[in-house]
Amino acid sequence: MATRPSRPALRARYDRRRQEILLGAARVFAQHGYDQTAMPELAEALGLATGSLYHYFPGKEQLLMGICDQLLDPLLEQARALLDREDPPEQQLRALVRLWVAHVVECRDHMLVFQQERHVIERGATWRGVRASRKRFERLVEEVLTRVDEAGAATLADRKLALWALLGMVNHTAQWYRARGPLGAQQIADGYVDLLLAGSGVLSSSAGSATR
Amino acid sequence: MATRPSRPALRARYDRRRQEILLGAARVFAQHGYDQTAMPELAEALGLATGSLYHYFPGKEQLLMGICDQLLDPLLEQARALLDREDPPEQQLRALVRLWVAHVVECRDHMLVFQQERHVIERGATWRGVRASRKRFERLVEEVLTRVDEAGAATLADRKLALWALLGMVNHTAQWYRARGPLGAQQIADGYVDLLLAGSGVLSSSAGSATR
DNA sequence: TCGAAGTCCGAACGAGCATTCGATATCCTT
DNA sequence: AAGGATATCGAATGCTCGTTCGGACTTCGA
Repeated sequence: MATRPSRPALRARYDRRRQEILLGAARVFAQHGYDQTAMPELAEALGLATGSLYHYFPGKEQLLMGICDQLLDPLLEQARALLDREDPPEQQLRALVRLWVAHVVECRDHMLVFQQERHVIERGATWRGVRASRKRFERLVEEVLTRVDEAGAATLADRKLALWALLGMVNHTAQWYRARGPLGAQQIADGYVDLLLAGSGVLSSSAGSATR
Repeated sequence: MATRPSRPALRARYDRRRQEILLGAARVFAQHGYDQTAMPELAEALGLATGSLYHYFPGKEQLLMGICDQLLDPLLEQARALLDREDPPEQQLRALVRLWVAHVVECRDHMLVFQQERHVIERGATWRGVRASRKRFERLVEEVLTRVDEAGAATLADRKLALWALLGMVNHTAQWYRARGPLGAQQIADGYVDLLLAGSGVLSSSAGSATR
């Protein structure tokens, strides 16, 4: 009945199993779609009985929510840590996009599910938390762009447009990235940043973008 | 039972009604999600009885397929016409992105549905046609980028990455564009093109991008 | 104006699904 | 080693939803 063990010694195992289930669920949902995946089907893919799923999650929707959290929480945390440091804005931007792309590539399935279920996430009070996280992250990106702009190193033609362009590029990466492909996460990230910065008439191919 | 009238005089009305239904369905699917929308619910939103839907479409899936066609066919056609002309590559790129963004903005609902149902579209023989159209359009974009590159006007750091970046930016536009927003479709398109071209060290703000 | 073709209706059907639950097996603690 | 907590099971339940169908109404063509 989805109860976290009261005995502390067992919590670790329970939590770990929960995370594993989310990982597997993300994979299956990304492939077959959230609604098209039946709970028994998911359970089988995870090597569990149907009922066991409900030991870890009260329902299907919480599974989806867990996937969103697993995607957004670490991203937000890393981004915050980065913004707190007082590095030059341009360097911050590059670092942010690098970790972001790396995360998207790492959590490709989560990302695909997150995008596919936009219509669920964008409605209803239950999803306020997820929406807030997404919003917070986007604001962090915007903040970095603002810093870059104000540092005068680069002037973005339109800051909002630059933000949305960046969001589009990075998020879309989940759709085409292949682990065995010729491009690594860092190369991709640097490519995006170069577009954005060079696009505003600064460095044509920043020293910082030299990769591997 | 979804039979096209044999009497020619009635075909026009039938076809028109079909298109209208697709339009409405796209709106509802974009908002509530394809799977989450029940056929009676959809029918009601369209001011029809449940059974009437099946007069125009043999099933729910064909509704989705119709939406994809309504999105891709005109886009593909316009793009082809553009590529056939012998304009300078750079101008072609700008024109292509302009009509593309305009279409995305025009068919925002279709686009959202198309993106959300990726997992359906990418599987199964039934969807081969839609996949082929998508692929064909992407190849047209790639072709234009190649021309730009080879004309020597601009050298894209990595042509594939540029292509995917562009696809990401433009497709993502459907997520944030608002008709009452400050940015028009053409401004957005030009912004994207400027990023791409300026990003490769050519024109910082092309004359062609002057909008309105 | 008559008959046929087309359009629309909405209750009823049956398959598929999320979730429940009582039982069983396994694990910690003492 | 015993007992309670935890973990897993999978068949049964009740509901939702896509689709069907027989009939009523409307429009077209001659």
